[in-house]
Amino acid sequence: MTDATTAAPAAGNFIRQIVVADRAVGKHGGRVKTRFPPEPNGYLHLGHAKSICLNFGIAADFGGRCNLRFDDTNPAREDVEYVDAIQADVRWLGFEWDSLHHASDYFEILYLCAEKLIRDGKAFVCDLSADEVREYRGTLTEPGRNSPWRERSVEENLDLFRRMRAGEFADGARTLRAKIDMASGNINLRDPTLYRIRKVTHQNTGDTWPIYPMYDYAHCVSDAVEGITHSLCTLEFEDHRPLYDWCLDQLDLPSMPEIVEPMRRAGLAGPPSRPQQIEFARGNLDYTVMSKRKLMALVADGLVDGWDDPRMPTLAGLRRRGFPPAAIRAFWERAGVTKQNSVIEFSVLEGCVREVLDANAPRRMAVLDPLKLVITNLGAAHEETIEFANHPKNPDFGTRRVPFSRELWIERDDFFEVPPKGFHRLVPGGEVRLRGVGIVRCTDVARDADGRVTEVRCTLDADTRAGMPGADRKVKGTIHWVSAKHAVAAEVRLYERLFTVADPDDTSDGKTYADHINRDSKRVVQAWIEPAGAAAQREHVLQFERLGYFVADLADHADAKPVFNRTVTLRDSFAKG
RNA sequence: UGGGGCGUCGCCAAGCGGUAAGGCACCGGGUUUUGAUCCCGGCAUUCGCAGGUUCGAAUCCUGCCGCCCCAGCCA
Repeated sequence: MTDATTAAPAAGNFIRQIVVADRAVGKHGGRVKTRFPPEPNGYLHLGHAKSICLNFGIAADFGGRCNLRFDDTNPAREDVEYVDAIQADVRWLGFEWDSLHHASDYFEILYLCAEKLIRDGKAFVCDLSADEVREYRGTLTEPGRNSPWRERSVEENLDLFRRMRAGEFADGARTLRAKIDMASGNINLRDPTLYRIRKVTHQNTGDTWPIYPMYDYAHCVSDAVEGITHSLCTLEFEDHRPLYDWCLDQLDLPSMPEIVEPMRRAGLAGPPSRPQQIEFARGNLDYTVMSKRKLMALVADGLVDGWDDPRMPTLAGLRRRGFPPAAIRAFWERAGVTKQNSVIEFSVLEGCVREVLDANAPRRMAVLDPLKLVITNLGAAHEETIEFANHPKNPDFGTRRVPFSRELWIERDDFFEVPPKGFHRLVPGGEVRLRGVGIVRCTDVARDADGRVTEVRCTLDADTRAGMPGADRKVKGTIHWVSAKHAVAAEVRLYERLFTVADPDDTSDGKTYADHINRDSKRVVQAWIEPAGAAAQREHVLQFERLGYFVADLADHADAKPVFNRTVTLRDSFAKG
């Protein structure tokens, strides 16, 4: 976190205000500890980045620490593939965790805590089937009914729960449930399930456990044993907060000497905390989808080229697209943190990307849609190199020499025989400046059998060359070019938004997100780039002048065969008209 | 019809009883050998609506209206 863009002053969102107030009254001894708790069942996306920036950011702002914790309580859908990818993504975003844990590291502690709840008459083993539990639960407007197994004796509950752990019962045969209130208006309090039987191999604990704790129970205890002070999560867990608090209040971890040793073995040093859950709104972006399910489907259905497809809002995708981590951090800083559901316009993200890239990307020239331009008043063998600044405002970027000769490639749409209104580039008989060279006048064009222009012929005004008295002469336009003889062929992938509508999740018109896929979101062209552009290192972003920012692909780029992905175009106030 | 949240400019978002920050977008103008960058200016007499309290309300009270979440042995 050293980039200037993210050193921005910490805007006071409501969570920071809560932390400030807590510290003011000496809560947690003024200490701040947060955690980022992903479930390892998919790749991280832009939405997760908000949580990462918030959790790591709050900790950093108050001299605290932030842990990375894998919320791996459901082995049926989790995989090590994801735990490795998630760590790489968090680091790429620019954060380093204080310590790394798995909720599964606490299975022993969780088990001991469950026995305590049973001993205290706060939990019972229920023999109802999943369907029966649903029937007993009631509805949103009608209270539920007590399970017929709710009044089992402590001894029987303890015996049954131990046998559940021993693997004596079949999957789904029994559950451990909290004994709270089947008539509560909050459905999460209607005797929620704490443990279920699942004889599934766990990616971290193997076959050690036939029973697995539920999220609500595991999460609050995990927070407490890790010494978390502020447990930040999204809005949909607001209803779960009473259960979060209930568990911790019933357990009273500091009064459980039997968990000290298991905690030590799990690599936990300090005493348990009494964490506070605070909910904030997820961040949504327009023209994309952010749910794991839909992202998964895009990959599975072959609508994109994988999890790291540059069109995906996954961190791996944004990385491959060339979005700098600093831009993503700045984006979430700008978006803010509140409890209001919101959809942020894509232009805000693009603005952040352009801002950091404008300051950090060396300039190069490349032509994506080539049209031959011949300077007829130069000798056929004419060849020279011209010195160019690598950055218009920052001399620290140095200079480079660009080969120049009689035949160049220019952008096809920088020449029009019948120009659109307001056009000020090359037209027959007109003048334009060739970037770094001088002013050229179009004298003639060559055409193919269909009448299509194949070549533009010009004369170069020698008096406008660098160092000459006419070099400052004003012309309406400046265009970029590349020497045809020296240019290097490159593959350039042009990406646009993946969806054609702002809200692909909206199904009110009877269509689904899959119906709104932008079929032209990826275009591959063969381009010509100056030699210094081809020499880029993988993952380095360059600005191809007048076109946009392009990143040397992290997997496919090579000096001999350059491959660039367009990160974002430059703002174009002319194209708007 | 139960419970929990949220409603300030097109999109985000400050504001916490003293008379509407900021960003993005947009519209003008200036600089410019990238129609980029940069710079300057414009952009809510009004805070979902209606009452009330107050010298004074986006901020307090009451009542409406709208939107989001919850009935996994998912997280």
